[in-house]
Amino acid sequence: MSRAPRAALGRRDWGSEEDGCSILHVDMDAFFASVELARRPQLRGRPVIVGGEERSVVLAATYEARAFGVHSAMPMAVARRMCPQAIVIPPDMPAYRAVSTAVMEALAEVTTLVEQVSVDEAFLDVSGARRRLGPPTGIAALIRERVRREHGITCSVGIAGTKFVAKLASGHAKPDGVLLVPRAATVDFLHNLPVGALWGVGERTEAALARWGVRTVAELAHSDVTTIQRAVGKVAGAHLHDLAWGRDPRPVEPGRVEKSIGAEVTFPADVFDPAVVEAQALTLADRCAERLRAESFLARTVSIKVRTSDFRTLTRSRTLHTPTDVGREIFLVARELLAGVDLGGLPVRLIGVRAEGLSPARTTPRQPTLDEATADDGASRREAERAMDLVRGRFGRAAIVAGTVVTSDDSVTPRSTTAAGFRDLS
DNA sequence: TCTGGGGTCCTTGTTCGT
DNA sequence: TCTGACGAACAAGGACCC
Repeated sequence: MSRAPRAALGRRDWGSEEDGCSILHVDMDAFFASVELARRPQLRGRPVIVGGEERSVVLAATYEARAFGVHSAMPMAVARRMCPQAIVIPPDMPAYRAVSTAVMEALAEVTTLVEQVSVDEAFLDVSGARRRLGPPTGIAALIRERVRREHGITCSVGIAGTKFVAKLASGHAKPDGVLLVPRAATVDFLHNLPVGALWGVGERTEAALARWGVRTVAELAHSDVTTIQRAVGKVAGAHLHDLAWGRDPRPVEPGRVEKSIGAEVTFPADVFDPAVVEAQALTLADRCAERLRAESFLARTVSIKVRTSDFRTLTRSRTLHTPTDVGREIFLVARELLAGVDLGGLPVRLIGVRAEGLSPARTTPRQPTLDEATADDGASRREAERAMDLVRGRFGRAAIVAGTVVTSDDSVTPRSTTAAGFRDLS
């Protein structure tokens, strides 16, 4: 699902010398859409878009839909106009996560050096697997064959000496291909590309570089590093200059640790009523806390994100005296932060809650909350929420919802502002 | 045209303790 | 007691990724 622009020149054969090329980047092709096609083979060959209703964007599109100009991150309204005959399928994240987990397990059988970058892509360092499985191109073929056989989807593989070149290579190999970029060809390969192809160069950075006359990787490489730093900042400038010469010492890092856990939602229609926004914040805080507990983390900082109807995004955060995994504590901080935001009289489009500064619950000292310290029967808030986790684990998320989001007809729409806790619907 | 939801990282400015 | 320098931590926002 990479959005990096590709130059046609990158597609050509760059040679077959595999020495020093032990980094593989495995990237599923149109992942969400491919999973849907594997489940519904009758849709093969037709334009299919995975995305939500109004006010959402395209999450994935088959190559048939892409032929009409549809691409990921495009507003659904625009995508529907460009390709009215497209079959639109709502996303099924649990199904995609399940396939992703299975694919990652298969990759782990190739080497323990697997770094999952997102739900549909991973880096592998296969230097230790060559004796057992053969050269990197052979390993790539094994992986692609297994993914196709076991999941009915295709993936593309980039092979290079560094992570970022391997990633660019997989993008050029799409769909359903392999591209090897030998070490000796790396600079030639890179210098054919526009700067936007580089990892970390988005729309803004591309525009900033263009103001200094830098439009291609070759121009970037041959520019003075201080010029690039002036355009995009000290750290990013030096980093991009290195990348332009193929210098990227970052190793494949298995087992990356999460740094924050969050949830956000865009309202179907902009909301004026602060009570409705607060009620949604309660649901989101609850979701964050549930995940914190599931992954045995405590969070030290709570941040909120508010997007107003003019698409302005405001964030506020606060660091707690003691880390928490309790939904109500997160909500109370989020509510205070919300109260301090000046919306300029505009309605709210999106509200998000995020838990940051994560640390392992087992090793993080934690003071008891007020209700824990004063509870006569030992029934703390945390224990209550843990009990709710168990019920949800057994009967599904809808079994228990925040009390403030339950209406008389049991639909889950925001209702009042209180943080009064939760109502058991089971 | 009309822009999701999940994240990470960097920059800049402020606050606070030494 | 006051003041300035400095670094760390925090807060806010921006840019980027998939």
